[in-house]
Amino acid sequence: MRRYTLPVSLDRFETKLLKDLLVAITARRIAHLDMDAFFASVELLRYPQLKGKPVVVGGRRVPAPQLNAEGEYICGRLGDYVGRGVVTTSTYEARALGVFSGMGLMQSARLAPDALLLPADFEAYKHHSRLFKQAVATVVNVIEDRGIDEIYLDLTDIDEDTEPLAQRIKAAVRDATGLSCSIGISPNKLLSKICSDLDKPDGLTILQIGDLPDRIWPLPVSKVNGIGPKATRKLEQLGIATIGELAQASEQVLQQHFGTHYGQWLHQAAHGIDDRPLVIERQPKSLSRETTFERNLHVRHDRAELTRITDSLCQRVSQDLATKSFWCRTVGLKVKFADFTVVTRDVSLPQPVQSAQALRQALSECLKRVQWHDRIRLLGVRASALSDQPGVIQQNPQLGFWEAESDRKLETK
DNA sequence: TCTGGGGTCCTAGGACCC
DNA sequence: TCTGGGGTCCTAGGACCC
Repeated sequence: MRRYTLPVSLDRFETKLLKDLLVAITARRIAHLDMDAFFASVELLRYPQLKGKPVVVGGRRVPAPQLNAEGEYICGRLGDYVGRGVVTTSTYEARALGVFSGMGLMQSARLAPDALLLPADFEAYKHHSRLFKQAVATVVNVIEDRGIDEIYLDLTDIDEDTEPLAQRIKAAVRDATGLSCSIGISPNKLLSKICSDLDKPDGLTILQIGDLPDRIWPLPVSKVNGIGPKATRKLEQLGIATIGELAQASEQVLQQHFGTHYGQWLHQAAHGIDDRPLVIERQPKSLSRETTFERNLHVRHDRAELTRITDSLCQRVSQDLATKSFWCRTVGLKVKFADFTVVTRDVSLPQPVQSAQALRQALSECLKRVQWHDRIRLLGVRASALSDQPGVIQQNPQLGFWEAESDRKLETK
C-alpha cells in the first residue's frame, strides 16, 4: 500500500483545518506523461531507415521525402535550407549537435548541415496524439489534456501500486502507437512535470514530497514550469540559480522584485507546493491565425499583397470559428515589424460575428490605429470573447484599409 | 537572411456606472 | 471647492508554454 509523507514545513501551519487540507493535497498521486521527441518520433515511424540519424522537423515549403528508383527515401538536407523557418522539433541525435526546438533553421544548419530535414505534418501528429490519449484512457479516467504531446493524470483513486501502474500506462501507449513516453509521478502537477523530464527518453520518475531537497532543489530554476527566460535572468541577478536557492530566498524579497502574486508563487513552487486540480474540460478563449512573410512588406508599396494576406487570414479565422461553431465579439490585429517589435489592436463589437466580411471590417478599425514605423514582418488576426451564439449581422461597406493607407504620408524605413 | 504559430494568464490604466 | 470607493469592461503589452 502507498504511504504518504508530509512536507517538512507542516509546522508552519497552525490550524487543524489547514493541516487536513495539506494532507489531502499531498496525498494526491498525480502523473505527468510526456511523449518523447513526439513529432520526430512519429516521422521515424514512417521513415524507420532514418533511425539513429540527426533529423530535424520544421520549416515551410520543405518537400516531403521522395522515393528514388532503388526504393530509398531521399530527404532534404538541413544545410540546403533557405528561409525564415524554425526547428519544430529534432531527434535526440540532432539535439546532441545543438539543434533544439525554436532555433532558426538557418542557424541550426550551421551546427548540423548534414542533418536531415523533414516538413511538419500536423495531421499525422494529431492522429498519433489521439491514439496515445485513447490508450491512456483505457487505464486512467481522470485526464487533463495539455496539448498535442502531453497530459496530466490523477492516479489517486486507482487501487494499484505506483510503479506497476505507470508501467501499464507506458505499455498501453507503446502498444497503441509504437512510441515511448516519459512519466513523472508526485503529489502535484508542478513536481510531476519536473519529474517527467528527469529520465528522458522512456523514463519513469516517482517522487515523494520528502525527496524535494535531494532531487528537485539542485535543479536550475528554469526547470519549473512558469519560470521562463526573463524570470530566470532576473533571479540569476539576485544570486538565485537553483530551485534550492529559490526556496531559501525570503518571500518578501521575491515579492519586492516580482510582484505580490508571482513572488508568492515562486516561493511556493520552490517548496513543491501546488494544489491546482486537473482541468478536465476547457472551453477555448480565443482563435487566431498569423503569418510571417517571406520578405518584410511595406505598408504602401506592398498594399496589394497586404490586402490579399489580411483577407486570407480573416477567411481562415472565420472558417475556424465556423468549424467549432463559435462567434466572436472581439477582433484583434497583431503586427510584428522588421525590428521585431509587436503591436496589438483590439476592437469589441456590439454583436458576436463569424463571417470573414465582418472580421475584415473590424480589422480595418484596428489597422487605422497602428503607427507604421517600419516594414512589416508578420500579420495576425485573433478572435476572442467567443460565444456559441450568433449576433445580428450588420451590413456595412468594406473599407479597403490598405487602399486608403497608400494615400497617407508615412515615415517608413 | 538569426528568431514560427497557436494558445493562456496576468497586469495596469482608463472609462463608466452606482 | 473638494471629496469617495467598488465593480466591470475594454485595451495594450508582456511572460510563458507547447
